[in-house]
Amino acid sequence: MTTKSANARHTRQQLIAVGADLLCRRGYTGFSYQDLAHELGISKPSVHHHFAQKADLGLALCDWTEQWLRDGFGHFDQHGQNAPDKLQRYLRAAAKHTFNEHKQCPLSALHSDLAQLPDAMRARLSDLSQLEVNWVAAVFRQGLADGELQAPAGASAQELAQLFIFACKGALYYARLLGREHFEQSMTLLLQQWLPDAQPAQSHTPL
Amino acid sequence: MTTKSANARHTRQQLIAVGADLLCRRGYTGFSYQDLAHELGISKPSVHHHFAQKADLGLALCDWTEQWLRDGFGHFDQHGQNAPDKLQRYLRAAAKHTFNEHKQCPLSALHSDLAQLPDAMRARLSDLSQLEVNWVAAVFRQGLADGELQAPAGASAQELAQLFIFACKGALYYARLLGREHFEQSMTLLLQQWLPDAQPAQSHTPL
DNA sequence: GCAAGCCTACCTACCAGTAGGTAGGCTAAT
DNA sequence: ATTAGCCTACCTACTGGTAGGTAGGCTTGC
Repeated sequence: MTTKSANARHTRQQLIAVGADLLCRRGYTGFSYQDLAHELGISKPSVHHHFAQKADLGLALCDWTEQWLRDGFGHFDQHGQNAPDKLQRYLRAAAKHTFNEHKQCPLSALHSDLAQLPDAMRARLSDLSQLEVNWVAAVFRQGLADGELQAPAGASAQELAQLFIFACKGALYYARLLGREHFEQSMTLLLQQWLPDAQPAQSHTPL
Repeated sequence: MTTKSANARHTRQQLIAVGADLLCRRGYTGFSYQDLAHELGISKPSVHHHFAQKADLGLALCDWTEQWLRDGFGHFDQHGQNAPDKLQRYLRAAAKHTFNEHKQCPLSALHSDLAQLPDAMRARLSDLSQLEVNWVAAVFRQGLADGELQAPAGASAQELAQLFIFACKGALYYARLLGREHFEQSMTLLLQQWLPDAQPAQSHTPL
């Protein structure tokens, strides 16, 4: 029943799954082939059999991350009622990942280890970051078109998206130490300014 | 002239200086006693003579970071004309550090390696993060009092400061790969909303 | 039907290099 | 004489990676 090749596919997938988990918990340089081997109950050279070099596994983890992103975005697109709701779902997922599961998102984990990443992975990470920006930008574009979101004069959906993501990732970094409420406070404040019923500045009326 | 103890103080200071540089370039786990020894032209055990364990050096680097922060803040306080100018100087310094010198700020570097940090360093990093938040919060408090900055209704200086810092740090992470302009765009957009002459939302008049 | 040959997945044993860290000795300033 | 600062030599544990071999399934030719 369990043929050798089926087992192999299984092992390879398990390596990616465990690798992704370790990546999110300890970063790219924070886990070793030893760790993977131990986790799967196989030998270190057997890990090399599936991924000759760690960079090969790293690239596979980038592929995994791309799928992880696409799945997440698909889910938010499908269940989110409107743009603000999609962003809220994105933030809730990020918070759950960070504070309940005590993991970083794979993108942040890779950004953390940027200096030790092989060139191929850096290029891939750049693309993945852009992929994330693009999805958030599309949500903002939709929100602006629907009137569910409101931009400061002259700000593009792309710019809003980047600020949103950067603030989110930075807040997650710091909130791991400072506490979850710091993340929630900051992101609420940021989004609040872009909601139509927001009061953008106290006792100030624009021209 | 160069007495042994003077030389020693010098070596210790050099270790901290080089350690701080390596910390900002490669992170806490990204440099070794070997690297420090090589850089100073001494042996690895001699480094241990000054800092018995790496965690001891790590704590010393936290002290160095605190001084680095206080010096920076002092400089911005002294030369900044008003609150927005102080924030701009903070951002310019951060950009220079990241894009010209290709370093992370020591706080971000430590946050990146959070999972591998000894407990004592984590506690220290938490305090340092709070120190930075407090300074930025003070600048916002001043700006709000002077009318140079304008907060969304209900937002405290503390909250604005945290969002400002988190966005800045997150933007720096991403802009290392995506390009400096992404950092500048995002932070300009964020600050612009809090300047008195800002047009907070296109064709929208608050009640 | 069956065996030869190949393939995949795994193994043990090992490599050079590096991590953080230690023991003990020499030298020179106090 | 003591001690601070440095040294050589060494330790254990672990890094990514390799050499060489084995077990067993798959395919092919006879």
